[in-house]
Amino acid sequence: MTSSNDELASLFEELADRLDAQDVAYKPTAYRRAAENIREFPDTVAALAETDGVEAVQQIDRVGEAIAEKIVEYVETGEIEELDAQREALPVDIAGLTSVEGVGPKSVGTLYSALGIETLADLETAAEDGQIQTVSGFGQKTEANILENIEFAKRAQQRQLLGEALPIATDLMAHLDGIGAVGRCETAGSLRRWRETIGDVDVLIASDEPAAVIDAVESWPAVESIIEAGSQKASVRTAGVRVDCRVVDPAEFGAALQYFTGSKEHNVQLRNHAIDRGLKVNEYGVFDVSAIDDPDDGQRVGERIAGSAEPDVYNALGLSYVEPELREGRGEIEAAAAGELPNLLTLDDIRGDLHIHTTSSDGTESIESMVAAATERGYDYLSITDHATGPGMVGGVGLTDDELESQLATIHELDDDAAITVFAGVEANIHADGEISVGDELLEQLDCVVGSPHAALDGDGTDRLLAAVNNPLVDVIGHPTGRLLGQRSGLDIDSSTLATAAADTDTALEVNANPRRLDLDGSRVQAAIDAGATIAINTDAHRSERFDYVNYGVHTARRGWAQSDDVLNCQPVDAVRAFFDR
DNA sequence: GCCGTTTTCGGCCCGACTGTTTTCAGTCG
Repeated sequence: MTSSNDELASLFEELADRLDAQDVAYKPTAYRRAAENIREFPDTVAALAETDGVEAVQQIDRVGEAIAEKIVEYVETGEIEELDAQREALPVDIAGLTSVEGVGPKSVGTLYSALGIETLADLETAAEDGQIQTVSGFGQKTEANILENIEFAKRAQQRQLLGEALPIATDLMAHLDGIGAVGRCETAGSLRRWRETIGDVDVLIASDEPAAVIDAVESWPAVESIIEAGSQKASVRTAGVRVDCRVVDPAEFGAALQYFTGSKEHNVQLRNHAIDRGLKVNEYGVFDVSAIDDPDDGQRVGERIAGSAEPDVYNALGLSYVEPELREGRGEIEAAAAGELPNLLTLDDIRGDLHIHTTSSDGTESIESMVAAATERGYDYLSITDHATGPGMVGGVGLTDDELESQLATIHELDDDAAITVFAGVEANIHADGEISVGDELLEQLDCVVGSPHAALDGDGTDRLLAAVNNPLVDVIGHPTGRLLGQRSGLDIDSSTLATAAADTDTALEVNANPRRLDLDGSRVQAAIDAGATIAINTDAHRSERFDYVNYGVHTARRGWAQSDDVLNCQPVDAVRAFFDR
């Protein structure tokens, strides 16, 4: 059993923290950057290491020889010698301790040396006993903060789902909207980039009266506690999430929005791009520092050439505007410099939904009701894809082949009367061996066959999904990895291999728009498109209001550089029908 | 440890806030 990218990435993050604790310079950053790229890599890194060795792993951005060798070492032996040595040198639960707000690797190192603190429990006891404030560099305030923040850390807060964080941000912005001092107000950070999970909510506010805005943030009814509140930023907690608010000068709003949207890697690359051109980018603007002796002498040094509008920041650097979803340091700066950024699809490009459920299986509305709602949305077509019975279908949910055949007749009748095209389909189970849970004779009669994995969702699923892709009766692979965010990681799949086969067989790979899934994710979409595969963006709606989830799917596909041409359900109905028939 | 229209060695983004300091280190984003 190969280890997941997430597991590998965590090992290198741990190593980074441990080196950081010992004041080692630069290596921690190198390990963290590599870890990030390992986590986002669309194929299984451990499998790559196992079959193709050190050199193949080095194709991952920011992974050089040393890290590649450690990956191979871990895959072969289950251990990384360097990490084991570091664990021995500093025998502490570094992930647990640094999960406390305000406690970083350096503090962990200091507290271990001074007090022998190894675990969260040790930290709590020491704080309660007043031991922390006796350590040089720590005081009463720090000790009190640790005690308070430890409670929050113990709740093992994970990253929040995008679908949960977005409503929180919307609520805050509605609250601020009624405040006179508040000008423009936008989300920033990973929320604006539509990452599937969010570390914290970032909100940016333009105002000439920052103090009034900070007050307004503090008076937001949802606030549970205030982490910090200065003259230009305030951080609060609500519903287990940290919300960071920053107030900026309206003339600098665009630069600040660019800066706080990130990602970190994107901004590093953007800054380097600027430095190469005698320019300086920071949260206050783009400055021409070519005639300045010391570009680092102050925040607003040189002649400001952009600042109030975000697109100007990019244009001033000779780049076309980079959409937030693309800002992950995956080649977008080079593409923007060359004028080769994709023309990303938008919500308006979506013409139908190819994967939804009704009361015939586990949905809550009738076929007629779902069709009416799709018509109301302005869609041109809708695929009815109720579950077929099979493993993974809890409580006997799902239609037998006989029931599907009778539903098929109903759908055809409805299609004749409906204003939009109604495709007859099914969501069939892809068994662990790749077999499909519905008979071939029936599949042949259906317009749209979605095959999805529903059980045995661990280990490598590449061969299983390849079997389904190569089945000529399967049109769409639904939620390919089967992941549930924050609950299960799902199947490991080699996205490029799968996508190449999908392109060859005219099988679409789904971006399941349910915010608990978002499966495929952005980097896998990008790998799929690079391999020439077609994407489908489906909501998997079990009631009509869930059609709204399509927005999450669209933005996830945009993170994968998708254009409308890449997406099956951005095409007119005849093209979709032709795709099903191929 | 990584990386290269400045380079295979010498750099590595930048700033706010806090708490502990008395000029700065650590943390965070």
